[in-house]
Amino acid sequence: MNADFSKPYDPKETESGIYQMWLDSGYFNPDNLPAAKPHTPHPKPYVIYMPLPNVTGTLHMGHALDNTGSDILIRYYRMKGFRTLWLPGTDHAGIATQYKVEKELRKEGVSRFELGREKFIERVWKWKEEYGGIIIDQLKKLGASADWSRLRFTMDPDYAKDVLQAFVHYYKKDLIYRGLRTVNWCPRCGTSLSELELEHQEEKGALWYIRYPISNEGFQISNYVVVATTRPETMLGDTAVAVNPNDKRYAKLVGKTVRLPLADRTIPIVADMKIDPGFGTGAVKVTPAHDILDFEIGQRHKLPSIQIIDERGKMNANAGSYAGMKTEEARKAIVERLASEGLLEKEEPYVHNVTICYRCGHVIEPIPSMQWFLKMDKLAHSALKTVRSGTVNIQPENFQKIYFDWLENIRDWTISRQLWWGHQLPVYFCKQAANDKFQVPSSKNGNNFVVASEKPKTCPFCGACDMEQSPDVLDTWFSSALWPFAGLSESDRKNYYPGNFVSNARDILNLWDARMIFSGLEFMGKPPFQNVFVHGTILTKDGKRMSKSLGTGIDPLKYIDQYGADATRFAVVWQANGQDIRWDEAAVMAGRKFCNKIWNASRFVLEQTATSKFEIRNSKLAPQTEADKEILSKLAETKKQTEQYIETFEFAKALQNLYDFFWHNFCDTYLEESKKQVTDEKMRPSTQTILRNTLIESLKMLHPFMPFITEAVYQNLNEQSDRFLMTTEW
RNA sequence: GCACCCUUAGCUUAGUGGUAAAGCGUUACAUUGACAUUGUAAAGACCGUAGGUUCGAUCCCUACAGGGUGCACCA
Repeated sequence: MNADFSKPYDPKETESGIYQMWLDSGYFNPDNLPAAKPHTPHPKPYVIYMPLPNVTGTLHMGHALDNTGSDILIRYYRMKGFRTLWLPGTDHAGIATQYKVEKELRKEGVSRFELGREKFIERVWKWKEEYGGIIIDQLKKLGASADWSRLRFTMDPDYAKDVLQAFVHYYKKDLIYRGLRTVNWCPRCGTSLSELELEHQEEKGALWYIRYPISNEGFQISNYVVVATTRPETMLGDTAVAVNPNDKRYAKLVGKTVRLPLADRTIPIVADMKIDPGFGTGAVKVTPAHDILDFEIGQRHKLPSIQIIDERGKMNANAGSYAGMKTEEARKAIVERLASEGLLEKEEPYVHNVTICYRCGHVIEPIPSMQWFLKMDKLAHSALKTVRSGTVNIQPENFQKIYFDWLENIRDWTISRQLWWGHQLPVYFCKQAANDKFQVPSSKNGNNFVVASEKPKTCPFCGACDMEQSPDVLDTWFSSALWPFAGLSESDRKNYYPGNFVSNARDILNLWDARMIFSGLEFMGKPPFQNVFVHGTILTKDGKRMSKSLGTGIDPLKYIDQYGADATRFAVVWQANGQDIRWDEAAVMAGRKFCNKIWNASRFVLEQTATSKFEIRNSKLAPQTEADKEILSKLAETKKQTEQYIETFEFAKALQNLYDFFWHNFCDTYLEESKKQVTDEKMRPSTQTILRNTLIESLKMLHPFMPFITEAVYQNLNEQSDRFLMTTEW
């Protein structure tokens, strides 16, 4: 492969050819790397598990940042002689993918229910085959040197087997249970969500003050408790009024009862520490069925739970005359009714946060639902311990606090989802006793289901029926939490687990990193990596979040296409210090200019040291002038600094330092000086040697950051020892 | 509401207990000699505001303002 030095550097002409050459070499696969180089008699592995991109995804700036950082490390350690594995994969991304295919169906005027589960899943697979590889191709364009021969998908048969086994394992250890709980429910997606899948949005609403008559004191106008609420429609499901035990205003009322307006029921007044006496009237209506906090209060006080809203977000039969209404309609009707009965004390405008689904943006409706939970206390404890002890290191350090906060206050993880696309639970129900599947909690002893990684041949309950698998699927994060080992074959686990490093944005620190850590500890006995690196978020130049829907997104592929992958990588790394990055396009231009500088300097060195004038093999580094000495000492210093910066993940510093060395010390100073030196017969050979040596060393150091151009130049230098710069000894 | 982070040249950001760097931009000059995707030089910052510690603070402490993030949601 020969690049044309007579023209300015053209990444388009070069990059795809170079990448193909690397692919053909097979060196992305560590098993193909030369087994024992002289400097590493027993090469150690260096492993990174790629943060799984969603199959629905296309490359965005966040990926570019994650993966450029990982590729720098992988390429660096590969040149250092390590057996480097960068394990790539894609995530089936339950909700995201299902939502996407459903949208496609909607355009055709079909719903997934009309299609049926089996056909729908077929359709998703088809979609995956067609579009699921896009992001992989895009990562290749970026120059990612991952081992594509090991590419995994989280729904691959082997992977799925591990996922189901993990479920069975937890269940046998009594860490998984099934229960009827008030959970966060998205009426549009039709599924439960975990607390980490929620977002909050400010909304202008109202606070209604409602009078609840104290039941045993007759219905006189002064004898009532006033509760404040933003959701009056849920009062039909109230089963108590709660006050703070230290609140003197209500001390005498605790233990008494009130008559619940609009519903012919009497409910108790209970005392609970969670109630803030300073808010509203200090008295709160308690609706265990439709509020997570109220559910917990209900548990503490053994209150019944009355569901009045169904999974589509409509009032159900328990709501009496309001049944069938949407919650907003019911709210309006109920407020009007209360007002007409003189039970509405006042209404004030109020801005509060509503909880929305992180995927579709629909308002979350907490409803009681039969779900599966993973007990978190022990697992969280192990994940805490491994970071506290320094076995796993989270950088920058202040993110440790976020990690600790979450794990210390953790709730059990709702792992079941009412979706079709995903790993179906390895739970099999007896058909005879299956009527209670969604409504009645089953204890482990008196249950009507079996947890097993394969369907039992005969039903252990009735001995006759063909057992029916639970329709629920697992939370996607349950399966991606297993990625560091489920992505590896049995034999690979011996060589390539645990890994060394993971890099991602802060939003998945708990969602994913924490869960990979405790899963690794649970199933492999060791955490999956030593270093978690949380990088900044790339924002627009004026500090706004990048988002497709807002039109503020910036496509890294646009830059790769226009200015080359190296220039794009340069820009990403150049700006990536610990803080969030206000993306400045000028950095890409700077990267492109730097590429050109490398290109032209290389041409110069090549011309100066063409074999007709110069025999490299016979020359030794023999500095003769001050300039010679200075460039060689600066080179040695730069090399040391580069190693240090890369190994501490300070990529921006490493690159800036290299940039400064190459441009100013090498090009501006030494190259200019060398022009004079080569005119002197005595100095020519040593000058040529130093030129060539410094260039090659620079190319090596720059290679992890800008792999394409450095490899292209190296190929033109016709070095003899290694075929590729990529595998040249550092 | 609680916690954490940020605020440095026109823009995007480094950085240090002794008044500050880089990229882009600007200005002047040079140069077709690897590279005009160039070189040399210059201008440009009271380092968010107000206090405090210190011989001395942009860097440490406190408060405030603006921006951001995490957690909790207050019903």
